Amino acid sequence: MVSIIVDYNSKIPIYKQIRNEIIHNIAEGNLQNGDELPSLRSLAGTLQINYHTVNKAYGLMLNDNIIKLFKNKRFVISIPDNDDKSMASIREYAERFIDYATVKGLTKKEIIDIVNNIADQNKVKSVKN
Amino acid sequence: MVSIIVDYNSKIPIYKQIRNEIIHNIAEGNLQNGDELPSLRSLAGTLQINYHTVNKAYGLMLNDNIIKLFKNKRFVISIPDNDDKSMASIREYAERFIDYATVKGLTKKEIIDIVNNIADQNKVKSVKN
DNA sequence: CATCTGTTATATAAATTATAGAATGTTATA
DNA sequence: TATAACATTCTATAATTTATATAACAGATG
Repeated sequence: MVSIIVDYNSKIPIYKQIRNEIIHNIAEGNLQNGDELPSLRSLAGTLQINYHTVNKAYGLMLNDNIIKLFKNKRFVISIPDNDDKSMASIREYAERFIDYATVKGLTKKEIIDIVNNIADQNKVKSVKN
Repeated sequence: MVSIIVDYNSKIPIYKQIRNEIIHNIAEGNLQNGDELPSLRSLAGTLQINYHTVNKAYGLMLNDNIIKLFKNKRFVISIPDNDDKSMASIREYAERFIDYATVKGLTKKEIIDIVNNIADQNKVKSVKN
C-alpha cells in the first residue's frame, strides 16, 4: 500500500518530504525495483501542489540513483546493485543520528535497539543477493 | 580537542553546520556538561561570519535542551537527564538513515556494523547513570 | 489525431539564510 | 565606579531557496 503523506506546514520543504516518503515506501517494500511512480502532474494533483515541486523531488532521486526515466516517459524505481557513491551519504545520515542520540544520553544498547526496531519494520535483506 | 569546521559552500546552512559540529564534539566527548561555548562574537570572529549566524545556531541548541545561557553571559553545555521530547527527533534521524540504507541494499548486519563503528568513536555510555 | 507525458523557459512571490549596524542592559573586573 | 565584554533586540538589506504559475515544445500512447 503506497502512501505519500506531506505536511504542508512542516519546516521540511515539500519536495524533500516527497522524496523521503517514496524512499520510506521502498524501504517498507511497498515499492520495489521496476515499479512506476505517478506522473508529475498526477501526483501534483493528488497532493494539491504544483507539478514543478514533484519534478524537483524526482530530480533528487534521479541524482541519487534511486529512480530512472524511461523512454516511455515514466519514472521507475531503479536502484543499482553497487553504488559506492551512496556510502558516504549513508554514513552522514548515521552520524547525525548517533551523535544526537549519544548527546541525549542514550546507551549503545538503546541505540542498537532503535535500529533493530526500525529495521524490522523494513524489508531489510538478511543476506546479500 | 574541540574543533568546529564549517563548509561555506555546503548546501547545509552555516548555522545548522555549527550546531551539528558542536553536537558532534559533545558526542565525541570533547565537550561535556558544564563546558562553556565561545561567545557569539568570538566564534563569529574565528569562523569569519556574522555573530547573528552563531546566535541562530546557539538558538537551535537552546531550543533543543542542549545548552543553557547562564546569567546572560555564557553559553554552557547543559543536557537534562530525562528529555522525552527528544525521543521523537532521535527516531526521525534513525528512520531517515535506516530507510536510505535499506533502499541502497544494505543488510541489517551491515547497518548495525555502521552503527557500532560510529558509536565506538563516540563517548556512548555503556550503562545508564 | 488527441492526449498524456517530461523538458524547458520565464515570471512572480514568499520564506529562509546571512550579513550589518545600532541601541540597550547585564556581568565581570580592574 | 568606570570600563570592557557580553547577550538581546530591533531594523535593514541582499541573496538564495522554495513554491507556484503559465506557456511552449517534443516524444510516446491510444
